[in-house]
Amino acid sequence: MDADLDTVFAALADPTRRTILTMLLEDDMAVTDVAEPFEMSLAAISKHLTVLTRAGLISQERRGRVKWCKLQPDALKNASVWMQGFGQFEPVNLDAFERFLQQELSEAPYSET
Amino acid sequence: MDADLDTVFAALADPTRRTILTMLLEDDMAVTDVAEPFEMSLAAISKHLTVLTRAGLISQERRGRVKWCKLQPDALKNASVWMQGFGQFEPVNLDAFERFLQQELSEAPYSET
DNA sequence: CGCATATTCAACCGATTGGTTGACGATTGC
DNA sequence: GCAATCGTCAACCAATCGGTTGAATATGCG
Repeated sequence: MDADLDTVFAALADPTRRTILTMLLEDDMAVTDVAEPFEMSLAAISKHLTVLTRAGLISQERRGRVKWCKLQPDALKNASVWMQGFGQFEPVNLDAFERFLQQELSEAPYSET
Repeated sequence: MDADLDTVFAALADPTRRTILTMLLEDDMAVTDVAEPFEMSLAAISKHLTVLTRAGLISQERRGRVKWCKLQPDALKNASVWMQGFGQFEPVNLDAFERFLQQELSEAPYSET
């Protein structure tokens, strides 16, 4: 039915891809630069970027031999709206965000998984 | 860690599971009743329900021989909050979001424990 | 007790996922 | 022109996913 939600949620279900999205919040990046901090091949990152592109979460524009990746946060809207259908929390809740930050940050950054 | 986000987003990436969640918005349901409208085996639905349970999106309580499924929408909070961070990265709370970014990025492999 | 109901388990299947490597096409710069 | 850089493609691999079927385990009921 809603293949859109399928692909968006599936794209978000991978930590590497979520990290890439947060990296792109800072600025647009070339594929090679996106790949740099990760301990995996460029080809693997390239695949992740196609997944994100197909989900509409980023766009890729080639300029010369460099392909620039740009965040497209609007793609999250449908998914966000879908989740808000469950109505147990306010649509835009910065307080919840702050609490989430506290919780995230209070966890040991380097604890073994 | 956000293995939480992994499992929640992965659970949401399936249309059958999303439909089940919306069904449970109406009311708690027994496993058999959840399965009834779907054109797949009860065992398949049972598996979907375990996925949802492991993601914390529902809880299952056995009463007699019937296992009741109950929506747990709070599990969506972290995921929703994570997504909303992308929707509004211009507002005042950029500081908090920056700290969130640091946390996320510090989980990239190059920080190897 | 004996049978129906409710649900899960176990084994299996094909498709997809996330990763690798090596070759390849395009583009840039000396 | 040629070599280096950027990125993808193709083939492969192991693991996971979403589904099936059939047997197994509780539990409730007459």
